[in-house]
Amino acid sequence: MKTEVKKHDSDCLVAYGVDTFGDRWTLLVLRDMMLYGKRRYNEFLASEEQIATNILAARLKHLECEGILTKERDPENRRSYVYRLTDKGIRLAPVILEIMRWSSHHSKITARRRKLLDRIEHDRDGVLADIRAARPILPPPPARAGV
Amino acid sequence: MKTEVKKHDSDCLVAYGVDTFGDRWTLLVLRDMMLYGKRRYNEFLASEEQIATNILAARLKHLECEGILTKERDPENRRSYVYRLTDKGIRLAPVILEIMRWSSHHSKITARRRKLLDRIEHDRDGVLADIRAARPILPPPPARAGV
DNA sequence: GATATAACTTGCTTTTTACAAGTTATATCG
DNA sequence: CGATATAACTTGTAAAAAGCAAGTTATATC
Repeated sequence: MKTEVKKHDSDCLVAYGVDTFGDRWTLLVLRDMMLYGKRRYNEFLASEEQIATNILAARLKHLECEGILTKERDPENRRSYVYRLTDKGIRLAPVILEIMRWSSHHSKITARRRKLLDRIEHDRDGVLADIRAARPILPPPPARAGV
Repeated sequence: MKTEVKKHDSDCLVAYGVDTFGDRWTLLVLRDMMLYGKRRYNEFLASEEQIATNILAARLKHLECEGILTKERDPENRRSYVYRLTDKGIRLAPVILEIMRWSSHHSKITARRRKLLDRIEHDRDGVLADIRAARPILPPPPARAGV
């Protein structure tokens, strides 16, 4: 990657958002943080969609450059880093919730997701508060074998 | 492109949405339809982001395969086709609106967009009704020179 | 001191995107 | 009616990005 921060030359709001976070892997990293409370590189790697290590590193760096997350050393394990959503990142939660709401009308839903969807409909503010407080709103799915 | 419809093998709702419409050009086509009421191939081509002809054709076919839009001959000009959002496509409007709301906090806004944003805050249902009725909610930006 | 873990980076192959030119069907003009 | 124009693509090729496997660095544990 040459530039970590896009130029945002269009003056369209949708284009700005799409240039900042609108690709598959970026959105899946944001999902991991908001839904599952993931915070570490190897947690993101363990997601079932199988992101490549170099792509993950590039996306994390991009999101950091855009001010959507921060990266700091884990004080308890200095080999590790902790990624956290900034306010700018937390404010993306409604986008993720609306993607989930849309998909819920058009794809199969497991029981554990049904419960979350009901909560999004009836306690949206509570869900948003959980995301803001970095509380997972879904138990993480089982990690892939061999990771 | 080999397959027009993705396999959607993950059971995650975010992944389903992202696989269906989560890339730059697809989201910009949806924006063109929802905000500006664009309906024709050459209208999409004229957008300031400069999509390539083959990519536009591929994205339109993909969206049609996913049931997000329909394609039919224009009865008044049989050289042309009219693309229209299906219900499944119209239901994506909240995702686009939330992207705009997010961007509005983090990028420069022109006066014409300020008005729309205010309307999204205070008359969201009216905005959604306009999109459903295929009424543009913003005057289209000036077309690029030479197109 | 040797092995393990966490977070990457590098090199290379494959896939996707971008750009330019060409094609087909319908419409308009003289 | 033939010539030119328009709308919507398709095709070929070069450039960029993604995907994969292996290697590197810093810290931790045995």
